[in-house]
Amino acid sequence: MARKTGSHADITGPRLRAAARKLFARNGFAAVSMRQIAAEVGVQAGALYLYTPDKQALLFDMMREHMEELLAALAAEPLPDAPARRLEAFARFHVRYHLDRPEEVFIAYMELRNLSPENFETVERLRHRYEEALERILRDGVASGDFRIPDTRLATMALIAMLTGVTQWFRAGGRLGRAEVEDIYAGMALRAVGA
Amino acid sequence: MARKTGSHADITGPRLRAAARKLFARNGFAAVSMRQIAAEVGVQAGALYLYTPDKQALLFDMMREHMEELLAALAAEPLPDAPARRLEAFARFHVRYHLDRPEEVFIAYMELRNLSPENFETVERLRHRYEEALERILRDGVASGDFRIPDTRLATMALIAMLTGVTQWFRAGGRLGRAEVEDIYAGMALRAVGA
DNA sequence: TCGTGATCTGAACGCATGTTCAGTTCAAGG
DNA sequence: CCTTGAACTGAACATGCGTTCAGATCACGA
Repeated sequence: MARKTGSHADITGPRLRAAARKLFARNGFAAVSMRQIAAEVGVQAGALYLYTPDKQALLFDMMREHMEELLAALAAEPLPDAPARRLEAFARFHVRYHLDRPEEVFIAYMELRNLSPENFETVERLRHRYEEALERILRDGVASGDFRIPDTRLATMALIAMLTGVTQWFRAGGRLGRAEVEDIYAGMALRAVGA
Repeated sequence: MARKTGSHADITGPRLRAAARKLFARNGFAAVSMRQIAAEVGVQAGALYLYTPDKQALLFDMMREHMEELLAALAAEPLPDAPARRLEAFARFHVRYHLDRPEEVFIAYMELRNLSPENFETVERLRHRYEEALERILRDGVASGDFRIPDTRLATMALIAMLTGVTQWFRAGGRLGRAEVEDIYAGMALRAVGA
């Protein structure tokens, strides 16, 4: 009772990832079973192991890919030279990117402790590279006299926390549109660093 | 083989709560078993049920108490009248209180989805009351012309996310002291709303 | 001195978990 | 038309889960 119609390998693989992402984001990694994921895909649990070595890899691959795509997208983003304009572009990028991928973002921030130590290390390094990109902007702005902040590392963490928080409350179709939200966050970020 | 020396009920109860708090914060509610908690307390799993009806109540009581104590502490905090000074006091209070209780804060923000629907409702109502306290300050500041922000609700969420983020990176004995951190966050919060 | 009851153990309950695997199905290549 | 092998099922494995409970222990009041 397998292989009903046509070949499914190139369909089931992505469907597994999509189902895992949806369920992990909604219920948490530890609270989701392989059988639940399989049911969402429309397959028995055993079949999942043709597409992932284990549950941990499912989580790790998801988080690593998310961080790598985030870094790639940032690298591809055109950033102006002037520190204030560069920070504004970063803030807008961050809000936009995170609003586009609420599930990945939620998982990336909530499931860090469910990674094995080595996998945690890898993801943490990627996250640090992203934070470094923002801190470089802040350091440049301080050096040029555009920003007034006592500590660039603290300001980096504060800004990222503030901007990422948008995913906690924003709902499409709500009172505020995405463009407005992007505007307001960018403005608050600029003022927060004294631009 | 029980009841070795003296009466333990008033000792085991608090120890259970402390162990649960520590383990939930470190590993996540869903990933911690009652047997692990019992081992941390130094007791068999069955004995825990003399002190809590079930695992869910352990989490719920912890979160409810945390939110109630947070609200009580805020109510007890002397807040100046002038909006800018009031916001500064709020920011300082928030940072200080959250740095004092890293485990409770972590749980309160990470384990919401592991609450039963009714319990979630209760905790969410308490959280909303806290957010309301901040938004009232912002509304007052906008009305008086002290703050310049397009949307007080968004600014509330942005500020809380920024301030709460301190628990993610701050480590006692690190480069920055608690007082400095409090200063800098308060300053950033004030500037973010255009004070 | 004895009985009581608070406190805890240790075993059990049914069920769910991640993972493995022998066997089944069937589209496609020769 | 037959063989092959990718794709999947369904059952099983050992282990762990939250929770219950009869019974053991022992400090303390009578």
